[in-house]
Amino acid sequence: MLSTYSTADKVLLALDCIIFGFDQHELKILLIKRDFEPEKGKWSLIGGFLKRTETLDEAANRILQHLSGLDDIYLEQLYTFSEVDRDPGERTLSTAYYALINSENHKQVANGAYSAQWFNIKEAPSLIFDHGQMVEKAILRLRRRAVTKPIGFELLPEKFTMLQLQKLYEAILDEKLDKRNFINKVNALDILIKLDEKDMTSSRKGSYLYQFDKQKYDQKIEEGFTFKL
Amino acid sequence: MLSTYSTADKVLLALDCIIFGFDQHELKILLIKRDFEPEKGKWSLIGGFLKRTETLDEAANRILQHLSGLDDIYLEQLYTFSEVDRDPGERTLSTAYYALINSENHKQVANGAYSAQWFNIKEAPSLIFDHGQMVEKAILRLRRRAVTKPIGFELLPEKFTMLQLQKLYEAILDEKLDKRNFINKVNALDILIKLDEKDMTSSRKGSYLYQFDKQKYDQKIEEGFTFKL
DNA sequence: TCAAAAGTGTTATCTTTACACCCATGA
DNA sequence: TCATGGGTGTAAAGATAACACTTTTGA
Repeated sequence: MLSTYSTADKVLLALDCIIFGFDQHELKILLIKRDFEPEKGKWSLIGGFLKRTETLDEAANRILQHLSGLDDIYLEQLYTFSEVDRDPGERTLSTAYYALINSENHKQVANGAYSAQWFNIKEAPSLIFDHGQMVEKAILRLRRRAVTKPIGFELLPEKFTMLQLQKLYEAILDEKLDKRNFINKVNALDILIKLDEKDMTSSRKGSYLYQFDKQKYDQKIEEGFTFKL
Repeated sequence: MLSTYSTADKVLLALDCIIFGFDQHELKILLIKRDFEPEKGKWSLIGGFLKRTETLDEAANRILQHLSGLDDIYLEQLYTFSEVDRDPGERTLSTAYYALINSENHKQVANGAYSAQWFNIKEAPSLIFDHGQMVEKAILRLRRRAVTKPIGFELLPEKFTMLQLQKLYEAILDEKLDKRNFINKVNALDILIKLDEKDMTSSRKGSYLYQFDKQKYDQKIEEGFTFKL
């Protein structure tokens, strides 16, 4: 029998976080200048190593918090990358996690103590190792999630206009959507509260503000409703 | 900076394979009696440990081959499980892989040198550690894949009847399908060759045999066709 | 001649897409 | 009064779902 604990190899297990951000206009990605060899000074995902005493989910959050200050972000596991020579430094596997956050609410990551920086997803520099591959896979997953879970709604300002919501989806899906069809679809979901308030900054007429109705959404989910945008 | 190779913990990384089988009637799962402590003698997924010199994909195939004799099976990575106490023996993470194969063509796994055994998916014994969770997740993934990729077609006999194909999908999706709608849908995909030959074993009238047209399928994929059953 | 499974189409409903004009307002 | 973005509905096309009778043939 080949499987016994004592004879098995132990390996380094890294984590890399693909953090997507949205700021009312475009999809961004959070990158960091790697500060150790090899590839020191090159752009990379936010990453670190798993500790023996934590789960991957915990490690992903710890690393993200440590390198960007971002706290309490919902990270989802993407895939574990394992090419033998993916990291020329040492034999390392890496489990990738991703999240989508409001990059306007988290500008500080790019200033403070952290050397993390937001890049437009289309203008991001090339990345070390297999990080480019990770990002590609994460984008595909993000798109699937976006139409399947209301991940979008939660990262707009608390009150938002339909156009803002649409722009968000357009940025994630990287395609233009039809205004009327989009609104009809969203309204059919019946999980938004239309406020009396208007946002007057964008036009003379002003546009109504909406709020995500989490209660209603959760209840619908309980009842077997499936979000499909 | 927290991330340097030398100070990072190394961990044991296991692999567990969820092997689904189909035998013209029902969906099965391949399990094995664990032959080392802890939980020796209990039913478990086919598993082993990653070696430093191989990728996860390679390890999954090696382990599967070694414990079941199954060779050249397409395994897809599912998820990496990392609860700290998931394996009471030692701190171990496990990356789960899954595959769907024709269990009739692979009866030997249950006989030969291997103690692997096929169980009806609904009658499988409870499993060690978090293997039950792995199986659940794999079933969900398998269902998504089945309607998105023609995974089914490839594991029927080379020539098969529509009813066989339908039974396969019914077993995977665990729901009854409408005969006419199913046939119409499959025919609309236009990736089967209808043979002149009939299968006379199932009825007086006999039913036409079909073949999966891989050439045609591959070409359609190139042209941007998306399989959707 | 009949039992058993195979084969076959149509209709109703729902979903998706395409598309264009009026509205309200502040400057 | 006009320029700007906001708001609104419908019709056509396509996809999905429901549904039942006739055919073949070996026993």
